Amino acid sequence: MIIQLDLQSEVPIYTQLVHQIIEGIAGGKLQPGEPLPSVRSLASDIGINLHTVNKAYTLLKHEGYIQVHRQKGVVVNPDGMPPVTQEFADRQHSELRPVIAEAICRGMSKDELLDIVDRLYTDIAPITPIAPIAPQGGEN
Amino acid sequence: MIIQLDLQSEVPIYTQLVHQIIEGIAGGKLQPGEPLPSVRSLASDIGINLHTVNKAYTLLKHEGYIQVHRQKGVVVNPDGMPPVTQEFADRQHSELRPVIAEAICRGMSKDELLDIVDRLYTDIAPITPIAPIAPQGGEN
Amino acid sequence: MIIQLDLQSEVPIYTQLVHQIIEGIAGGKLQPGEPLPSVRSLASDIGINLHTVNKAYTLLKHEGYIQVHRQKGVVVNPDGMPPVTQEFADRQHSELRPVIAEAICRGMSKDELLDIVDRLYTDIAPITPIAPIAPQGGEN
Amino acid sequence: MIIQLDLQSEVPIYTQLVHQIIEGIAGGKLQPGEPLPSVRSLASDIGINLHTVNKAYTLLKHEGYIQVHRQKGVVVNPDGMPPVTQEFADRQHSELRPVIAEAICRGMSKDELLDIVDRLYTDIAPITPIAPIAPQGGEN
DNA sequence: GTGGTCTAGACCACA
DNA sequence: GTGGTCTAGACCACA
Repeated sequence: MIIQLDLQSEVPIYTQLVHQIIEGIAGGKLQPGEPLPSVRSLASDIGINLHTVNKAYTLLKHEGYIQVHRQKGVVVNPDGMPPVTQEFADRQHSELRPVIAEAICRGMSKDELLDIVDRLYTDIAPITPIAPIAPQGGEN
Repeated sequence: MIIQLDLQSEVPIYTQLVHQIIEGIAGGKLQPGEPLPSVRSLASDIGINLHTVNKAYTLLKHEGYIQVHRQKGVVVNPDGMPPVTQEFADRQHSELRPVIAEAICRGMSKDELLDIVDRLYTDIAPITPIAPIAPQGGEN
Repeated sequence: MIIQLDLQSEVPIYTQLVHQIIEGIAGGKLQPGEPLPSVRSLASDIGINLHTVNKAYTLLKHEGYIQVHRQKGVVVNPDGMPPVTQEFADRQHSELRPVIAEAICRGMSKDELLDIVDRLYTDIAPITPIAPIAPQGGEN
Repeated sequence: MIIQLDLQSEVPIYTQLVHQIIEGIAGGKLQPGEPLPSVRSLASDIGINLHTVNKAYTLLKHEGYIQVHRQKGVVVNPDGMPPVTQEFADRQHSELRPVIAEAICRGMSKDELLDIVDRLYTDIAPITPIAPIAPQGGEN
């Protein structure tokens, strides 16, 4: 998968990396169980520091998107993705509200906005999404 | 209008302030031409630093949401809101993409997501939005 | 509060720091809302790198023990401590099992072991412990 | 005895192996004098590296849990288990302290904690434990 | 002054 | 070779 970073962006590099990888998973370019490049190789490939990649991987690990095996390296979580928790829903709303409010101010109708979200959704995930793991100790 | 800040949030206070005011405008609680509290009074009201309010107002002015007059003070832009520019659309997409990608990974269907956006839109703007000013130069 | 580190230990410094601070809270030496030293001052005080302190603080923040305010610095979570979640209970058991198994092998009776735990509990928290926050969005 | 490893755990595999074997002894599933599989066969049985098993066995030998003979192979120490030395007690305390401190912070009462330890003890060793060998030199 | 981010470089445990 | 830990040092956003 190709990682596209904007080093001039206000968005921290490790955050961009996190976004790119999540988008890769959402789009099916990265399948559960699929290996990701090692911290060092990815860092040298995209020309950033090892610690920056590490920070991104650590975050993705904590959120349940990837697994880090001490020696085998990093893989997309083979047990599936984290589910929609209440915490996630809350965060999602607080991220969406400012974007929606701005759209409203600038005169974007609800239909226009929904259309944009619709198209972005399809653009990111042209195929059927991966089933998430059950919320708590499910049979998967 | 009541300003709600979360001082523990990772979102900078001035950004939260910007969001709150934009949401106030989007919801019709702040009408074009309506005066906003002075930098000083708002800062003391919500117990934050002058510079923080100043930074928020400066940003809102640059984006066209408010006008700052030497004597008359601060008002919601009476000429209407900034339009949907290409720049805004680009920024909006780059803000929406990570949110949507995460939703997809966690198994949220397009309909579920659209429903959330729909409900947030109505929650923020229960009334008809304000007409934006025409784009300065072309139909865009 | 006095921080005691063993730089020769196999336990990483940041882990020792985490343990020390949690023990300080458990013992009432660090009260909810009480400020902790800044990343930099603590690092220079105990003669370790700023990043090592940062890692400890970040961990404590994620687990809910402390809050990190961007400018005001670090405080023990004024809303109280994280509750006993299922995840915590599981981790606790997996940490206790090897310790208990070893004690059994070496001939320590259940009463002896319980006595040790009892005494350590009292040694760490001679006073009544702090009430934790309610599991999910409670009234606190 | 069945060995259960979690290859995703942060606990090193050799440590998990050590824990499993000690727990097997504590639970009476592995009796003093009883043979353990050879390094090679265990490694291939559970699909891990020879060196990893070797490291675990070496550690167990040094602590006195097992004996490794050139020809007879590996056996649970027929002379009994290592005793409760001062060194062991110290290590045990330093392992228990962080677990107990965390429990206290999260509002677990002493009785609740003792109950957990009690139940884990019985769960690990439903039968009477093996008598350890006498401490080598003094009543300790 | 405070934490956040990023880099460069080193050593170690693990497998 | 892999990730984990630690250091030293720098620049920046925030308040």
